[in-house]
Amino acid sequence: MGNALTERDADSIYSVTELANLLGITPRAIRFYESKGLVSPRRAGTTRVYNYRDRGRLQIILRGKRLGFSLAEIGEYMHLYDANPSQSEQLTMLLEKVNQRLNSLERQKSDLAALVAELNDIRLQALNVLNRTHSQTRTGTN
Amino acid sequence: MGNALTERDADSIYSVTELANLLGITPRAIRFYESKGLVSPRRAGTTRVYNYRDRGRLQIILRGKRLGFSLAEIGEYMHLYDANPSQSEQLTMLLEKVNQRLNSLERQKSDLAALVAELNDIRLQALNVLNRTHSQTRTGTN
DNA sequence: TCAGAGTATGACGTAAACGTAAACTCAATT
DNA sequence: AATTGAGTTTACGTTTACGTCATACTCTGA
Repeated sequence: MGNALTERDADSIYSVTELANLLGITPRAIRFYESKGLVSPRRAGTTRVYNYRDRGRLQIILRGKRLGFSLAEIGEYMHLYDANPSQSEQLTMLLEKVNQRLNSLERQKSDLAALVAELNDIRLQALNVLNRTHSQTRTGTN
Repeated sequence: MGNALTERDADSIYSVTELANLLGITPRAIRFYESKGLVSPRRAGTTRVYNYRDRGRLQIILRGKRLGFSLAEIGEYMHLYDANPSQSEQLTMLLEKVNQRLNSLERQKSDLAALVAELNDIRLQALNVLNRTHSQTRTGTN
């Protein structure tokens, strides 16, 4: 019988706008990615028709973006993702980039921690000011 | 007697290029930040002279950048950082933005985990290909 | 048959964050 | 005095990642 849900998913096709809405981006963005060679959907005549694989590619692209990779870098990765993994050279380079991202992420974590601490300080000061304003009416040091 | 090291630090002054080199950025960037109102060093005539506070501000700016904040957003924060925290409204907005960044950072962590996993897969495949090539000479399946 | 919705392909516009070049000032050095 | 080095301002150039028309084709329902 097969899995109806999986089948439906694998068979599902999308127009640009459908897929764009699904992914929370604009059709223009998708076409732009295509112009960069990151996706190449089939065409019904001239109309772009996306399948679940295209959708997956797009999701990978968006994930890459969230990670701070440029479209060019994502392109390199997609190339690797597609082709047979016969050249370990480019793979090594890519793994290196990922390691760099990991490092910058580590840094971000501590950066963010410091920023959050400062913001809490500022918030406390702000709250103190507010308290003092009220205490003039309510009387009380604490 | 005071602390000589601290004193030296608090008394230290820098030119644009000195500070730029110290921070690993270009003088142009620093001037650009100034044009955005993020720093305003003293002037010896027309020449910019930075002190340790300016240095601190710059470091905060750079940290904000690493966190993915735009210069405009950093500007808002610096404004808060400077002035007395009398308006809790803007403070609330800022805290909200920080929370957003925290969320996106959480997402980045999982995104990155997924990417690393995928890359490891690809790497394994590549290594398998290499192994098979060798095994034709060395004989062996594992 | 005709309006309206959807899509396609350029081409130009935009915001952010600087880079780069031009032209000038000023102090120190040769 | 002339050069060198560092710094200044002004202004235009650049890259990335789309947004925004303008124009034209096609398909579908009333």
